[in-house]
Amino acid sequence: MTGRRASVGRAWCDPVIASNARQPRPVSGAASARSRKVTSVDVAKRAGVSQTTVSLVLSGKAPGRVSESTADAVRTAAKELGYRPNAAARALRSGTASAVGLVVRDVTHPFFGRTLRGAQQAAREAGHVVVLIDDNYGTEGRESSAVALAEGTIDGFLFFAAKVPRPLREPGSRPVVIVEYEQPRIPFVRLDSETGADAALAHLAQRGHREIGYLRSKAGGQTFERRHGRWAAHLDRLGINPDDMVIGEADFAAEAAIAEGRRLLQDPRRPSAFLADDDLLASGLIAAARQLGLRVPEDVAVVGFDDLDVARLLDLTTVRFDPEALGAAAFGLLHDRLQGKRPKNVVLPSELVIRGSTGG
Amino acid sequence: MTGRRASVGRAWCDPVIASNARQPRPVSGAASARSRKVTSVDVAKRAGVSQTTVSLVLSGKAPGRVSESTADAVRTAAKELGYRPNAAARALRSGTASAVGLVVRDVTHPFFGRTLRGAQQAAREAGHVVVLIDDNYGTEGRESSAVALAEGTIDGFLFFAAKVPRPLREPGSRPVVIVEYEQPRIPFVRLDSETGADAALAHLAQRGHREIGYLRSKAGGQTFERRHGRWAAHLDRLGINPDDMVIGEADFAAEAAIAEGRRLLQDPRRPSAFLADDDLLASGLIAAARQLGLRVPEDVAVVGFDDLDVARLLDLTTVRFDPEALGAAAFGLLHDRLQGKRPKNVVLPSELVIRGSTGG
DNA sequence: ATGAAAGCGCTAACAA
DNA sequence: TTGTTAGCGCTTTCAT
Repeated sequence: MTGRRASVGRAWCDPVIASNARQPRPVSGAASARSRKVTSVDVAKRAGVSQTTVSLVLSGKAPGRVSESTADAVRTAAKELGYRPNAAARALRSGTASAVGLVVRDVTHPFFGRTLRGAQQAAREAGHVVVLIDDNYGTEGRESSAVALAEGTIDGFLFFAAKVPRPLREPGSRPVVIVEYEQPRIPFVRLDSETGADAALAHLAQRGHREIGYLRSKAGGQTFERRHGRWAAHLDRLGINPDDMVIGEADFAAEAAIAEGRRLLQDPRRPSAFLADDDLLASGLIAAARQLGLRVPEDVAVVGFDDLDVARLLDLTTVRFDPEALGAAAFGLLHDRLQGKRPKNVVLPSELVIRGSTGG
Repeated sequence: MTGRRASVGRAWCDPVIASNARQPRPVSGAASARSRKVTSVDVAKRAGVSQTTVSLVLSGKAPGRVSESTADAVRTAAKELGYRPNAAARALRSGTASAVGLVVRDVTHPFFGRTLRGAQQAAREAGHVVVLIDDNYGTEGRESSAVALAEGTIDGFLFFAAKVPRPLREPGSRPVVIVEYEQPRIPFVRLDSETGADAALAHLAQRGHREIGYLRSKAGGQTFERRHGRWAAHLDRLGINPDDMVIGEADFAAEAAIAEGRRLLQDPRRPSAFLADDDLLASGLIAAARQLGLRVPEDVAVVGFDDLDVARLLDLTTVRFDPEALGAAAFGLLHDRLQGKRPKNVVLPSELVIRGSTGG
């Protein structure tokens, strides 16, 4: 750092500044004790233009309306002053906040994190930010933060497998896109769980498994209904009554999944294979099998969904999806709606990844 | 306060103009039975009170200033009209948005999700929301969304093991609290990794392990330096040069951890035990051991950190922390700062959880 | 190509 | 206890 002192007491209307090429460094750091808030008015004065011009330039609406030299002067002044536009004021005046809310049931689930990242990346490219709301499986009550934020700071919502609360469903409220869920009249993005489940089932059949047990997610949701539905249909086709199969249910915590897995595997009617609503659940099954001294896949084969990291760790056969793409697509739809375009629903494909838990 | 005068000659003293100036009402559509935006003015009219009263009541500042009956009337009117306060306007006027930003390096890591949940819960109790910013290991560049949001919509920041960008470090900018990191002059919350590492090392020693390898996190960070530091000190104490040990490095992806784990385990100098910077890495080591036909813990013992779900799944001995408490504490500090109190740094304890990967 | 003026919806001094 | 008034910092017609 140089010991040079910044000029603080400079008259703000000093005409020399506007036209001069060489301009003093920004008044940053220790030199200026008082750090007043820098507004667009300050920038305007510094650049010798009006507030309007500053606004035009800084929000990218300058081309064709403001001369290049003026625009440059504004940008320079803004940088020198360390100007940061006030988002609240902008939102209030323009009615748009360039922020979307992502409502999830459980921030803790790995699949969600990757979806968020996808959405976040897409949002950033469009100049938006993503506000995260974990509704903790609906625990937050009807008047959740999502609704509270609806006015003013959030332009729209992405609901990830979460129910859309009443207020947000009313006409005139903020646009909503649903991820992994379908509701009439609301645009959605989802995974093609059906085809994925079919592939998994076919794979199991080909490996000689006839009876197949199921470990369901306690959380519920359309996605899981679809997966489970294909499983039931598959068994039906083979003349097996799904209700006679060994089935269980657990939430996404390892402890719960393992406990339920043990119960399932100790059932005397235990089938030679299991399908689980997702990899976390399937992993619980595998961990349980190990605890019980059962060999995978010889004694029991397991297939999950999502291809989470844990699937690689446990050598688990699984139906892979692309969560980043899911998130990006979801933001894309919302962005379309925000721009007045009619969004087109999206269904993303799956891919069966065969690993050791079904014999490789 | 500064007496800065924007417009002169405004007819603020002429009551007539105020009431019948031309009305620039945007003539929208035909029938106005539309669902117009409901403002506090509407509520005021409906309740037969002034806007001030509405504001007072609805922001909980009524007690002692507004009569109960009036307050009730306001609440009723608000509910009937479906009024939702505009957050942007509130933020602009009051200078506070009741929102804090949580900046993380990687939304995808399970530990983070739980921390976020803890922060979120604490924030909600204080009437705040948490905005999530994934800076993707700094990929977002200097001018990240965090900084962009700093003005107006965010009251302060929680940085989770992420560097605090320059603009935010300057005096006068929004308050910041750091999680799992220390920087001069910035309040922080962190885990007592030292004690945890010592306990893990002692446990290993007691089980007869002398030489101990290490699998480090590629991400780096003070937390990991601390863990690694205790390991080095431990070996030093035994007269072993840490640099002679088998050590590796991987990022948090399972694939990378497994690959590096295989490399480590195939090293002819392979020690009887390994410590890993976190459970994800430790899990990679265990998965690698299985792939190579090595028995855990007979051929190789492993200890991780965090007690993630995967630790239960793989029966991994680990140093447990409480991420929810971490998040809650972090929000607590920030909240203190926001209220002008001087926050007290927090260090949270650890607990060694002994499982099968070290012989149970 | 640029500027003046008018608010967005709310809160907070200050009056009454 | 309640109302009046003046903006917060920005964008946006509408003039020029």
